[in-house]
This record gives sequence, C-alpha cells and structure tokens, in this order.
Amino acid sequence: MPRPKSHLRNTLVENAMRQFWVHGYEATSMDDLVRATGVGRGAIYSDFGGKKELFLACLSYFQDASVTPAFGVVEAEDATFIAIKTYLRNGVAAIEAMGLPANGCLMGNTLTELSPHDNEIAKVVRKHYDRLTNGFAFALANEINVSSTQIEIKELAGFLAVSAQGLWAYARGTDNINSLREKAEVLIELVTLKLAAMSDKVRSK
Amino acid sequence: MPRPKSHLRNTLVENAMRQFWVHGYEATSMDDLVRATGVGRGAIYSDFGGKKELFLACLSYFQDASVTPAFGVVEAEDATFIAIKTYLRNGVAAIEAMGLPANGCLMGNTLTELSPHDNEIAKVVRKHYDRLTNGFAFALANEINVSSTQIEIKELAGFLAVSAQGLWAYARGTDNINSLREKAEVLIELVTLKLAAMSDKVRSK
DNA sequence: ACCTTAATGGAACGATCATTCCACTATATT
DNA sequence: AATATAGTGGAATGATCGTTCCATTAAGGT
Repeated sequence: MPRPKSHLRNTLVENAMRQFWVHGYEATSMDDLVRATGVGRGAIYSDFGGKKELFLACLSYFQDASVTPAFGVVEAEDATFIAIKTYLRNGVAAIEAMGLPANGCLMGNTLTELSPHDNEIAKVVRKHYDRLTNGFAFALANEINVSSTQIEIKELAGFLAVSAQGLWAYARGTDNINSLREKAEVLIELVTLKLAAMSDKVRSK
Repeated sequence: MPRPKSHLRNTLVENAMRQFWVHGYEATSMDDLVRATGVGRGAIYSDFGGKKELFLACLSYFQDASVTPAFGVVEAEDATFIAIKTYLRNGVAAIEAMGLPANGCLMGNTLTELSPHDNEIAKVVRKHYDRLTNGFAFALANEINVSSTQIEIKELAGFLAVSAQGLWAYARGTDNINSLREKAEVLIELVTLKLAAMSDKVRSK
C-alpha cells in the first residue's frame, strides 16, 4: 500500500491560505507556497493541479477555519441581534490580538483582487456574501420577529454584510485599533436605532 | 529648445490609471502600460522612474479626476446631509451607467492590495480615508450644527467613509445594480435615523 | 536647412514566473 | 528484508517580469 499522507499535509492548505491571505494571489509565487507550506512542488501540483486550484482550496478552507468559527454565533439557531454584536466585537478583538495592520477578510481581499477577472472565483466570493447576508437576516428576524418586514430585514442584512467587509478591509490599512472599534460601534448603534424604528412602526399598526 | 510634450502625454497618466484601476497593480505589467498609454517604455521611465512611481502619480491623478468631481459636492461650503445622499446616489448611478461589475474605488482597491506591504502607498490611502471622513464630518456638522456632539459626528463620518468604501468594493463583484442601490439606500436611512436621534437628544437638554 | 532634444520602440538584461519532469528518498505494507 | 509508492527537491522549460540601453525618428528653435 502507498505511503500515507504526511503530517505536514494536514497544514498544507492552512499555510498556503495564510500566505494568500497576507500577500494576495498575484503577489504569492509558487516558491512562496513551497516555502510557506514545507511541501514540495511536485506534491502541490499532483494534489491540486496548479496555483489557482490550490487557491480555490484555500478559499474553501477559509470558510471552515475562519468564517464558521467567527460567524457561527450569528448562524446559531437562537441567534438574535446580540449575536451580531458579538461577531463584530469579537472580530475587532481578534484583530487587536493579532496586531495591526490586519489581514482583513480573505473573501473581501479576493473580491477586490480577482472577482472582476475570474468568474469561478467571483462565484465563490458571492456565495460568501450570501452566507453573511442570510446569517444576518436570520438573526435579525429572530430579534424582531415580524414577518411583514421581511424585505426590510433582508436589505438591512445585506447592508450589514457590506459594512462589515468594509470594516475588515479598513483594518488592513490602519494601525489604530480604537479607530476600528469606533466604527464597529457606530454600525452597532445605527442598526440598533433601525431595529427600534422597525419595532415602533409595527407597534403603531 | 526641446520638443514639447506630445499630445499623448496629456492622457498618459489617465490611461495608466484606468489600467491599474481595472486590473490592479500586480496584474498590470509595463507592457500593459505601454499598450494602454501609447507611450514608449523609455518615456515612461524617464518621466516617472518606474512602475511604482507611475502608480503613485496615478493615485494622485485619481484624486483630481475622480474623487474631487464625485466627492466635491460633500466638500462644498454649503454641503449638508443632502450632499452626502447625492454623493452616494450619484456613485450608484455612475456605476450603473458604466455597467457592472464596476471598478470600485482605486483607493479602496489599493488599500486591500498594497497598504499592508508598502508604507508609502499606505500613507496615500490613509490620506484618502481622512479626506472622506473630514468631508462627511463637515457636511454632517452643517446639517445638525451642534458643537457638543462633535466627537459623535466625527465617528459617524468615519463610519460613513468605511461603509461607502464597502459599497464600492461590493460593486466590483456583483452584476446586480439594484442590490447595490438597496445597500446605499439603507446606509442613507440609517444615518438619517442617527441624525434624528442626535437632534432629539440636543432638544431635550 | 540645421541643430537640439524629446520621444520612440526594439533589443537585451537578469530575475522570476508557473509548470513539468524525474532521479531519489523515506516510509508503510507484505 | 523486500516491495511499492507518496513525497521530495533540484533541474529545466518557455514565458514574462521590471528595467536599462541606444540607434533611430520626429518636431521644435535658430
């Protein structure tokens, strides 16, 4: 029987992802990936086929290893607006712990760098935005629990997704954690006001 | 006396900027720039020194040729919240006119691609964010005209800057103009609510 | 017409790019 | 111990990268 997968193989995609996350797709060479992963060129090509395929595997891994742990709180069955606040504040705290400037969100970085020029990758990124939007909408719906404002909730959730991505992108260019935290808190406050306004409107019916 | 600058020279930076704007810095080669500008390699190097210097010139040109015409309405002396709405809606309309997916904002794209790895460029991008923040803060201050909430206004303005950049980044990956417009309108509505809340607070003093 | 000089564009630089290939190593199974 | 094979890593591929150089061209001023 063949030799089993090396113990290094477990971290191949993770290390490659980190490289792409920090430096972007174009600025990452195969030599960089060989160095970062500790895996030989031959193995990378036989396992994935090429740079782009490896990158797609990294995008998928990012979903499991970064998005799910961070965003899972919003997607939990009992999630409400508190979960959204927790997600945003945990994000800021995680960035603070890692030190600035941050890496941003790999999906957001990829949207900017590759979406307009690669439809296959653009689809993956769009799916991520849909995931964020659906998660936010789910938690918001649990919060105010009013079926008549379903469309409003969906639009608010879509805005939350774009705004959160704006925050993580901003974190890539600043060394001031308080400036980032402020902006997250303003987002939370604005959504709080909107939720109150939506509740008032329903109550006055 | 020397031969004067060619008529093509007038559009050198503009065409180079467009190339960088669409494809990003790393994915744009000098051959691409020679092709896009119609200017010879020798002239580019003698005029600017290299690719990065040309890129910096493009960032500066972007400020004059794109940001100022679009954002000037917010920076006008008599600007209020209406000017901010106009800026956002004009942005969406301009993207619709150009066709999706859009190019986003060159400053936002550059923040994602280069800010973490080039301090000189990061400084230029930060200055752009400051410009947006100051412009928004100026218009918001004219709107509610309350000195005691200066800090709140500055924070709201900073959030507006990040959120607007999130919008333009989002536009780089979608082909649905209504989805973009929705998010812009939600942003406008949320800020409207916040302004009303700030006015109430002052009035009840 | 002559000089001066900005600008051209192709050749060439060494470096690096993604990718292919393969002799070799190391380990798990028999 | 022998066999089989996943994985290695260096060599080599042709292409392209940013940059330099320079003989040539073209358009002022005199």
